[in-house]
Amino acid sequence: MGKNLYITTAIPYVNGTPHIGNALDYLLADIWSRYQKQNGHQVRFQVGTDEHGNKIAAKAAEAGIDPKTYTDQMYGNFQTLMTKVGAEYTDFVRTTDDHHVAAVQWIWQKLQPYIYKGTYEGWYCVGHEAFFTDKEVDATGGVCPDHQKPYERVSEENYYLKTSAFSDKIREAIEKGRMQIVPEFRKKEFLELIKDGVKDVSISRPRKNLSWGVPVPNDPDQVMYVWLDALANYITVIGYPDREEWKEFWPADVQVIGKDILRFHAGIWPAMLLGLEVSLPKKLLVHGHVNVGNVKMSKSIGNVVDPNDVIDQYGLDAFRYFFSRHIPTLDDGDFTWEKFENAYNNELGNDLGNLVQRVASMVTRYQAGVIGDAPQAEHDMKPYRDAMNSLNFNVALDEVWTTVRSLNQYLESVKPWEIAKKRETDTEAEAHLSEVLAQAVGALLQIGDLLVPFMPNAARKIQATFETGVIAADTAILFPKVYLHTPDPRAPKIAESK
RNA sequence: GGCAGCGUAGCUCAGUUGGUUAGAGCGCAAGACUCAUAAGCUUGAGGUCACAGGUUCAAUUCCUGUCGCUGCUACCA
Repeated sequence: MGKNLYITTAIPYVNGTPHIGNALDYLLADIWSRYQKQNGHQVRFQVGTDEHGNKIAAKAAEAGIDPKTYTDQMYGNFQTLMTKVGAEYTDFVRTTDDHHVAAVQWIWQKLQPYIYKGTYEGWYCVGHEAFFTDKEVDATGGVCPDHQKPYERVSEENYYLKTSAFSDKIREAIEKGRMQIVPEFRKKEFLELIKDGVKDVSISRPRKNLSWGVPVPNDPDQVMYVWLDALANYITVIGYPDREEWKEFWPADVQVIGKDILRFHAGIWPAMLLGLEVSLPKKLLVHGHVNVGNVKMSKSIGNVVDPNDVIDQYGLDAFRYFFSRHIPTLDDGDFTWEKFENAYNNELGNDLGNLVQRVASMVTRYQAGVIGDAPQAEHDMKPYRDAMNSLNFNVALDEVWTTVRSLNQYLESVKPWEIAKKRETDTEAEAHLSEVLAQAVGALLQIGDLLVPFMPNAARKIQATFETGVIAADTAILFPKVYLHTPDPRAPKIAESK
């Protein structure tokens, strides 16, 4: 009954340290993956690293080692982050994997009808051994700041992929929703961008300028350029072209990417697939960027937030919670430590954690931990499901919090603690109390279910506490308060002198 | 410059096909309560829905213009 589903994430360039954007990729994909698994589907979940290119080669040379040895040392940083954000990925691809390299070469040959040799012309810096864009050249007044030499106009031969041949098909696929781009405004932006057609892209470099990459078949002088190599990973990792199993999971249901790489995934990637006569992915989920205090994160400003720090200080669930609820899934979001801590203490600690605690406490106190019977609590979960299915994870969590709030309100309205007092005089109070508390437990179990995709640990904890019918002895509280970035209201007030 | 979008309570934002007193969360103030993580609940203050016109019996909601802001993209060869 369950379907085979496939979700992918962008593979980061391994040169550098993982950042919050990578974490967001993994998190969003993982939420979707867990949600689908919860609903009985089989999910393949791809992650990986992009390991070719000049920058890698240069770094390796600097360190006096060969590029592969260098990437062997580097890719683990990303794997660590994936694991740390709780991503239950099933497939890890490195673009230096033998199978990937062979598959990409196979792809190259299959794309032959759409590959032609052309001339690339651009601004070249001899010192960098690399080309620079017009924009960069302008910004520096035509002189390379690192080498104090003017850029030269140089042309070189390389291969091009005739992506333009697929312009109409791509446009149509996007317009008709065969390849959906979410959110809608990204789709419009992209359609506007290609209204005059998709431009052919250069897909190789002369070996003398790019040593570290996949060799072009039958042309020892040329090496493949990044995008063809990197984009192909989405299918090579599940076995394309030689292992038939890839057909059981492709086309991908969702491909998670950041807004900065939409053009490659909505332009070049579909062209490659069309050229290979392989189906297009069903959906591209384009997320935004995370700002800090409404300022772009950048190393030069020094406001970079390391996801590892957040997880270390507040735990995995808190990280996942904040970045899925308070960073809009489909748009830019804003992070500050203060916002984070407020959300943690108020929403996770007070609203949810305390709610679990108060219900567990009452059952323990009034009924020796035994949970009674009650009709299955069934809130209307359609808004939640609609939000999940449309990839608005933040909206889905809003819905969960509405039910958290209403359970708190329910408790205030029936006042179990007052019913408990009446038990000595009122013979029906015992049964009434039992039913009320059972109802509350039922609601909590449902909340636990809804949280499974978002906060695996908390969800498990809630289930473990209540599902056996007897409150578990384990009394560790959920989301204890943390005051690292905001004042602790519990602290004794310091006399305010003037 | 082009395209898209936004400007609603102190802050972050919802407002479905135009229709009685414009909503939520946070923050703030007050209150009642005590099962609970100094938690939870209730109530309240606070908005000429950017501005100016227009269409309409009726506009936050449609149209035009102005101002301000954001995103994508280009050009200045």
